[in-house]
Amino acid sequence: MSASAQKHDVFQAIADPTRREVLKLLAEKELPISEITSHFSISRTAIAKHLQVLSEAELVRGRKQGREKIYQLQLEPLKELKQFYDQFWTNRLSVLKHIMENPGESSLRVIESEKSQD
Amino acid sequence: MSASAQKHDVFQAIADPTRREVLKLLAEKELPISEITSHFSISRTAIAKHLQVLSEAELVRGRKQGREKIYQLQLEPLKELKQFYDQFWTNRLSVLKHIMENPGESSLRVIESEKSQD
DNA sequence: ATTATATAAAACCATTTGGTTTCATGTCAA
DNA sequence: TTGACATGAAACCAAATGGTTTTATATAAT
Repeated sequence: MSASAQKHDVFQAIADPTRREVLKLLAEKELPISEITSHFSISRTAIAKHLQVLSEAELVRGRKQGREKIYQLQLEPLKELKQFYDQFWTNRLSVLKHIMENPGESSLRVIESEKSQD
Repeated sequence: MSASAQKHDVFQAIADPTRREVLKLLAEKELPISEITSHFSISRTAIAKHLQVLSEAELVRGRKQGREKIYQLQLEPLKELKQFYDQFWTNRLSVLKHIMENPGESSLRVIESEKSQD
């Protein structure tokens, strides 16, 4: 169910630092474009475009209320990110190798918290 | 420690699907450029450039051996990805809200496996 | 009815990106 | 020492990206 090849996927969407910031903002609470803009030093139009990209990736959803458009964070697509991460940082050979080659690093903690997955 | 603002960070590096594929390949085992190239339909030069980007993001490391350059996956930077993910998908208000608004979804499992973090 | 607000849409622009092709260089094998 | 192989480097190109400014439209507020 779902998926489909939209023009912008999650990976591209979060590639831009401004976009990541916007997401952080929206994690606190939903906001209208103008208010989001006030947190940055670029034009409202630029922010609106970023929101479009995020929207295509379904990381945000915008509903129009009165004259303003309020954007809301959508967490769902972030799971794809986790999947990607897990593909590497789970009980894989690459991880074991990594540990062997990087003694005394904080890797183990990460693995501990990950291995209760599937 | 580490960090520093390199030209390419992890987020940008993994934004490209080809680059993600390359990482997957290298997760199996280290490979020379030519061999990596053989898995794609684009030129060797193009792949070499992708490897440069990945290298700048420190997601791979290349050592020269004889006439070939062998690339190896580096898992470390992927942690930044996890951090980003956790920022949203951890016991945050946004997550609770998400669950309320999306009943009967697989969200809970994700949270279960995440909450043993810090 | 008029004005101010909030966004939408379009045109434009410089830079970056993801490719290519071509030429140069180092290394292995015969 | 002469090819063949693996990569490096440079020049070039079209399309995408991240911005801008300008113009239009809908909704509030006075």
